[in-house]
Amino acid sequence: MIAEVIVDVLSSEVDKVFDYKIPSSCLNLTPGYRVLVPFGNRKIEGYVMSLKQNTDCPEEKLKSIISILDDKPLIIPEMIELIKFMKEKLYLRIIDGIRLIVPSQVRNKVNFKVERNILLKDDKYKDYLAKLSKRNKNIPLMCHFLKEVGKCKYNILVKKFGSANVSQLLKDGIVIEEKTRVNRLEHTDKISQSINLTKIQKNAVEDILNSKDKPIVLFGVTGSGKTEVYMHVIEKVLNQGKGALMLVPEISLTPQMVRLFNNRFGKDVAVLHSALSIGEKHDEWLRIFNDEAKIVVGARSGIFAPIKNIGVIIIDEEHDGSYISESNPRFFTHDIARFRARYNHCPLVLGSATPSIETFYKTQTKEYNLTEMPTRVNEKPMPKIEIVDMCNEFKNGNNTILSTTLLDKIDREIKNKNQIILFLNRRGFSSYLMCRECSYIPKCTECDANLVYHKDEGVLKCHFCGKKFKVLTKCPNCGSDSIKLGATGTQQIVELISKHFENVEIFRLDNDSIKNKNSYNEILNNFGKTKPAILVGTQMVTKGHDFPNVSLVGIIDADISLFNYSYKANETTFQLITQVSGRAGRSDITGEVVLQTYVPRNPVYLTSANYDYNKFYEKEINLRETTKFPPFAKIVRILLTSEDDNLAKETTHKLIINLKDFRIKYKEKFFFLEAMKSPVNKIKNKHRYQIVLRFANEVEDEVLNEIYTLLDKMKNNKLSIFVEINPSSLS
DNA sequence: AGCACGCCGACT
DNA sequence: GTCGGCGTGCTC
Repeated sequence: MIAEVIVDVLSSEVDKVFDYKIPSSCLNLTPGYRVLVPFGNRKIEGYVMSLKQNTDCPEEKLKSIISILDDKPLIIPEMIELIKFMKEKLYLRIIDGIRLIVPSQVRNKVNFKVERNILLKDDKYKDYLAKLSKRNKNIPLMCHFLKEVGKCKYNILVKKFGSANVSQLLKDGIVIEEKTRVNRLEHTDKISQSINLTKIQKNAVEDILNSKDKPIVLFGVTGSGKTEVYMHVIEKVLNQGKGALMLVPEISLTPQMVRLFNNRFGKDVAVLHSALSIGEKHDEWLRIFNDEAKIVVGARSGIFAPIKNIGVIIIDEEHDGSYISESNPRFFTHDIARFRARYNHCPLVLGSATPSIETFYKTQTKEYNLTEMPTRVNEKPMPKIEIVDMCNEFKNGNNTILSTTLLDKIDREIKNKNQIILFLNRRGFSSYLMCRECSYIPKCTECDANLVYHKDEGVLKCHFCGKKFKVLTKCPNCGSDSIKLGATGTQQIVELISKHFENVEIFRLDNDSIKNKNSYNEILNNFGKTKPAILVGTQMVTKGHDFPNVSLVGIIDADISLFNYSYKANETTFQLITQVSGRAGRSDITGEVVLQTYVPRNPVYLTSANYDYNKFYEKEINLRETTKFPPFAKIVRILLTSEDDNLAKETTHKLIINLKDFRIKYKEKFFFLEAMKSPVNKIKNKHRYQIVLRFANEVEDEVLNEIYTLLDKMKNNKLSIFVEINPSSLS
C-alpha cells in the first residue's frame, strides 16, 4: 500500500501529496494520521490524506514512512473532506487547512496538567500510628485528616504537614499517590434547568429542527430570547446523542455567556476562543476530540472543532464582521458552516436581529429558510431613539461633540442613579494633530497613516502598526507651537464628561484600556456594580453584556461608520445602532437612545430609529441591485504588498494588463476593474497596491480560477498577494 | 520552508 | 590556498 502524505512545511512549493511506502510496522494506518517521514535529507511530520495501491513515483525515489505519531488519526474523515473543499473553493493550501484543523497546541504536544493527590492506602495506618514515636504529632494528624477528607492535593498536604512527613508515609506505604489529569479550564456541573418557552420561541425551535436541507435564518429582535431558543435546540439534539456547535462573535464570548451554557449543560460544554491560554486550548480541543464534550461554544475558529456527528450548527449574530477571517488563511465562517451542516445533514442556524443583507436576500430567494421572533420576551418596547441634528447644535452655538440634548439626559439619568453608555467608534484622544500655521500632520514612519494622540499615555500612536512617537509641542516643520487637535476619540469624551459631571464614576472600554482579557471583564464588572455610572467605549460596549440599570445610550458620532468607504457601510451602521440601542432598557427601567449625526435625514438613521429592518432591507437591496453590488455581484480585491515599492507597482501593472482581457471575454458580466495604490499605501514599511474587480455571480468560479492561476505565476518571496472576496474595507 | 550544491570575493 | 557569501533547485 501507498500513503499520500502532505508534509508539514509551510510553503506552496511542497503543498502537494508525496507518496510513501507503508512499512509493516504501520499496517493499521488510515487517512488522517500524523506520521514521521523522510523528506530530502531530513525527517519531518506529515499527514496521511489517503491510501492507494499504486504510485506513479519512480521506485528509486520512493521512501517509507518512519512511524505513526499518535494513537488516533488527528484529522477525522469529515475534516479531510473539508480540507479538499477549502483548497478547491477558498484556494487555501492544504497545509493551511490542516493547521486550522489540528491546532498548534496539539501538534506541539502541550501536556495535560496532572494533579498529584494523596490518599490513605487502607486502614493499616492505625497499627502504624500505634508503633510510631509519640513525639511526631503531624503524622497522626495527617492520617486522621486524610481519613476525613478522603484525598488531598499533594501541595496542600505538604504545606499543612511538611514534606518530610508526606514522603515518609509514601515510603512506608501508608498513603499512596494518585495522578489525575485535570482540565485547566474549570467546568461547573449542570445546575440550571431549561425554562418554558413562549409560543413564538417554541415555533422557532420547531422550524430550526425541521430545517435540515437549507440553512435557516433566525430573525429575532434584540431581547426576543434567541439564546434560550438555541439552548432548547441543543438540548433536543443532545438527547438524540448528537453534538452541537455554537459560534458567537469573539467579543460576545464573555464569562457571562460561558457561565450560561455551563450552568445548563455542565461538562458537556467545551469553550474555544483566542483568549484561552495555550494549555486551556489544548485541553478543550482534546476534550472535544475524545468525545468528552459534545457542545462547543466558540468564536470564529471554533467552526473547525472536531465534533463528530453534529446535530446543529448555530452562528449567533450572523452579520458580525468577525466571522470573516482577515488574516491568513482567509475564510468565511458561513462557508465552512454550510459545508459541515451539509456533511452532517443537520440544521445550520444564522441568528441575528439585523441579518446581513446578503443573508437576508437568500431567505427571499428561498435559498435559506426563515423563522422570525418579532417581539421581545418581556413585551417591552425597544428604547426610543432620538436623532439629534449636530448641524443645528453648531448653529445654536454649541461647537462641542456633545449635544445639549444628550448632556441634559445624562444629567437627568445621573440624578435618577441610573447607568449610561456612550458609544464612539474612535479610540485615543484625537484622531490626529495638525499645525495651525503650516498644516503639518505627524505621520507614522512605517505606515501611511496619521498618528493618533493618546493623552493618557502621553504619546502619538499608529493604529496600524502600534508604533509610538513623541507628542508634538512645536511643529517640526515651521516651529509654530500652535497645534490643533483632530476628531475626538474616547479618551477625550471621558475628559469632557468628567468636567461636566464631576462626581460620577466614568469607565472606559476600548483597545487601549484593556491590557489583558481580564481587564475587559474587570471594567465591565466594576461598571455593573456602580450606580450612577457612565461607560464610554468603542464597539466593545455594543455586545456581550447585559446591564439592567442602563437607561440611556448615547451614540456620539454615528456618521463614522456611515461614511466608511465600503458597500457595507449602510448595513454595518444600521446593525451598530440597533445593537448598541439594545443595551438600554433591558429590565423594568425604560431605555432611551440619543443618536447624534450631521445627516439626520439619512434613510439609515430614519429606518434604524424605528427599528424597521424590513424597510431598511428594501431600500438597501434595491440600491445593491441597481448599482450591481453584492449579493448581485462579486467584488474581488487583490492586494499586493512588498517592501520593494517598484516590485509591487510593476507586478500590479503586469496583472492589470492580464486582467483587462476579462472585459472582452465576459462582456456585460464584467462590471468594474481598477488598480490603484491602496488607500493606506504603506503598512509596516510594506507598500500596498490593490486591484478591485466586480463581476456577475454566474462567472465567479471561472473568473476566480483564472485570477488564482495568474497569481500563482507572480508569487514571489519578496511580494505577497492576498485575495479578498467581498471585502468589508478597502484600506 | 529548509537544506545542499555550487560558484566567486577577502582573509588567517 | 580556504572560509563563507547567498543564488538555484529539489524534496515521494
